[in-house]
Amino acid sequence: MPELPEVEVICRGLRPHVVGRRIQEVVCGPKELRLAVPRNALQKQIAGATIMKLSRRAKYLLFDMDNGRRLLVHLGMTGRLGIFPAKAVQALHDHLIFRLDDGMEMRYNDTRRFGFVVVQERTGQENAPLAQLGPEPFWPEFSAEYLKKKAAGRLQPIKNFLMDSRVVVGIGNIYASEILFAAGILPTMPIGSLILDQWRTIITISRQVLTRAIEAGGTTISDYVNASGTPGYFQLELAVYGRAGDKCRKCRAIIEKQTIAGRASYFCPRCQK
DNA sequence: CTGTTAACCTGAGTGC
DNA sequence: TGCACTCAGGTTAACA
Repeated sequence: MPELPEVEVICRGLRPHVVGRRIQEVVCGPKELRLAVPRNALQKQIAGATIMKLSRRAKYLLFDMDNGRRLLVHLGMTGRLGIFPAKAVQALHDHLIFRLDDGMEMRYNDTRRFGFVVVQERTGQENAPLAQLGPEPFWPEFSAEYLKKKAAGRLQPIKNFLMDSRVVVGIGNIYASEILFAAGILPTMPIGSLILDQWRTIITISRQVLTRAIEAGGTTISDYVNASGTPGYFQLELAVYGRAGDKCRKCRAIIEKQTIAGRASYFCPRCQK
């Protein structure tokens, strides 16, 4: 489901509801997520602790507790986190319930169960799975020189490269297509052949597209909603994703769809070279 | 090392 | 209605 903009919107939406709240109890459903649910740690280390800070790194939500622990939540494809009154009827695929000390509950719902949660010690050093992540798109480390060096001599399509979290985090299948359209570069372009100026364009455009998507509340294709259950509206601004056969909004050529590394990719054959 | 495929899982949509 | 099939916002082990 969510890429960087959607996770960021959820993070901002949740923050006022959870920061300063004590988690009184964690209720785990019977099913496992992509990684086994750490029931023991949730009961012993998260229940009873107070959420001091909520932040985002890549597509992870980070709940920093007052007891030195950190709860890490990844939403996978269909994961949702929302705030509900304790008496609200539970939904199908609610897998985790965090009972807060103000009568509200934060519920983790995930139809396909590709998401997962991790409880870890909050140390100065990042532990797995955060340790291997590349820079955020908005960090200065995400530079043209960095990308050029990483890409040197390689034939990988630029779209896969942008979606590789070791290179840069947060860009998934929708925004990879959108960024490359806005940058005027074909998704199949081999990364080794890009020049510094093109990397500069990709960086600038990435930041623009992601920022605009956050402002629009994220992209809702089928079931993404923010923490309050409100959909995003960036899908109205999508230039190519899901628009195969439709006319390019810039040049009226027909948008094409091509599978690259097993993922649907969309582009305008006239605007992108 | 490089790059692609398949797998994890459920539900929605399509065509017959 | 029912059935078979395809596809979906992520990640990663296994493979060539």
